[in-house]
Amino acid sequence: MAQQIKIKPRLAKGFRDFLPSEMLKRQYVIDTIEGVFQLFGYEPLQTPVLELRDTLFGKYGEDAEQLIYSAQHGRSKSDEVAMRYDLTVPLSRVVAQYENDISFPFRRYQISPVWRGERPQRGRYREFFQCDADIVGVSGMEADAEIISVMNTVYQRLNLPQPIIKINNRKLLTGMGVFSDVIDSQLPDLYRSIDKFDKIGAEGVEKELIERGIPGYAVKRMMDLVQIRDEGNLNLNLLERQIGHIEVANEGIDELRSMAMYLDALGVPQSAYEFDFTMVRGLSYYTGPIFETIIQEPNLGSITGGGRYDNLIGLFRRESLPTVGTSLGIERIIDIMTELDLFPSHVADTVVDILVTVFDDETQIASSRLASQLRKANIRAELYMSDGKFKLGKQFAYADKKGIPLVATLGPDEVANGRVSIKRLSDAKEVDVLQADVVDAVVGLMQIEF
RNA sequence: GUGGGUGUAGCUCAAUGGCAGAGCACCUGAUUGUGGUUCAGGACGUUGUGGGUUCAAAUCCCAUCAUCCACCCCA
Repeated sequence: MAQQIKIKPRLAKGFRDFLPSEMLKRQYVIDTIEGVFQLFGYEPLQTPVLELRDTLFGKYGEDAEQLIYSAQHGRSKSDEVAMRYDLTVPLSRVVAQYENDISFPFRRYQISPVWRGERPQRGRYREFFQCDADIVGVSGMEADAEIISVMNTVYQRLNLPQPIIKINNRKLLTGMGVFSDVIDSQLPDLYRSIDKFDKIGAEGVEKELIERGIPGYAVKRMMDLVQIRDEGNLNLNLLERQIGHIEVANEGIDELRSMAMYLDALGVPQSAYEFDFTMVRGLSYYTGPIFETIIQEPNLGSITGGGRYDNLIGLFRRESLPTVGTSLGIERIIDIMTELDLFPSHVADTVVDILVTVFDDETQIASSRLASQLRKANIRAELYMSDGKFKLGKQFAYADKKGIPLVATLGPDEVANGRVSIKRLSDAKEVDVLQADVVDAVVGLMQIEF
């Protein structure tokens, strides 16, 4: 037979496979987040990978739009489709489409992959999971505060080191622009530069603003405002003194004050968040409070993004609905947890509790029966399979390599006496018990294991 | 999209113009009823790909692809 040409196994740029031991970590993080979402009363929603092109375009701003994957079928002449870029716009579509079937306020969560055609980097991929929780239909700050509380609870349960939730308000940014006499067309440039504050510092931002043609006095006013930093609400007071007379800014300040009050009631300590007037966020649909979370060390970029977007749903129906939500990026969370080794010990490399070995052809049936007996007791048992090669050493090495904690052996001696031998690999403790008692023995050995 | 680094065994990397190597992983045995440790042996390569310079190229040059980093932007 002619030599087949082999296809080199590889993936498209920015896409990844997850092998079993990695999937178990991912599932741990996802399960934790999902548990918190449900704890706060959010309910699951699933939407398709593909959306109509028109659903996605015109929502994210020009820069972001260029990153949307189109997904056309070769012969399809009808609907133009694209891959979802986030979970927020699909939610808005769903709300507008099924308003009669939904009770408001609508709290939904969705944990799904999204796609962005960016250049991959550390902590950045073209396919990644977002975990979104949103409240549709509430304009009060109790909703925004709850979203922050959800985020905070997730960080606590995952034991993330010193997460800082940064909070700002689009209304404040607008007010600052007005106050500093920056014309509307220059506002995006202004925000973009301010957002880099952490990276390039005050001087850097100032320099960039001047280069973008914003007048010197406006830059100076802006820089003074943005750099206001004080404990808790105090920086709001300072800001109010300066730009409180501007209506939109005043609204923004009131909102943040109200939020702080609810956060306190929800048990989110002031140390968990800070009002940072240099935090911006690129997506254009935000209208009120905006949030972001960073981990200082290691810093892989923000692990959460979110905010209030009261006008987005209005693009899909006559009247909009006030909405606020957050999006947790598990890829970065997992990268951080991996780097700092934050996974609890029960997040193992395998789902298998015990490997049932097979001694030879004669005892194969007995081993199968034992595996079945264990499974009935809800013990995750793998029956060793090797196409007729029964070397026990091999089977133990296999269990060891996979990280399976227990190994059951039943050779001719055990079968003859109705017994089975269970060995715990971590400390080589081995017990010999009647087959009737095997479940108790396994449970006993597993409990000491942790 | 712009700028830079790196591509050598399954993995991590040596070899600076002169025989392509090591560690780990893998396979066999010491140990035909028990893994991790040890010992002995074994298998593993078109040096990313294509071209050029040279008596001679993993090494120098050009192109191309992949990958990583920074910018842009972002979870």
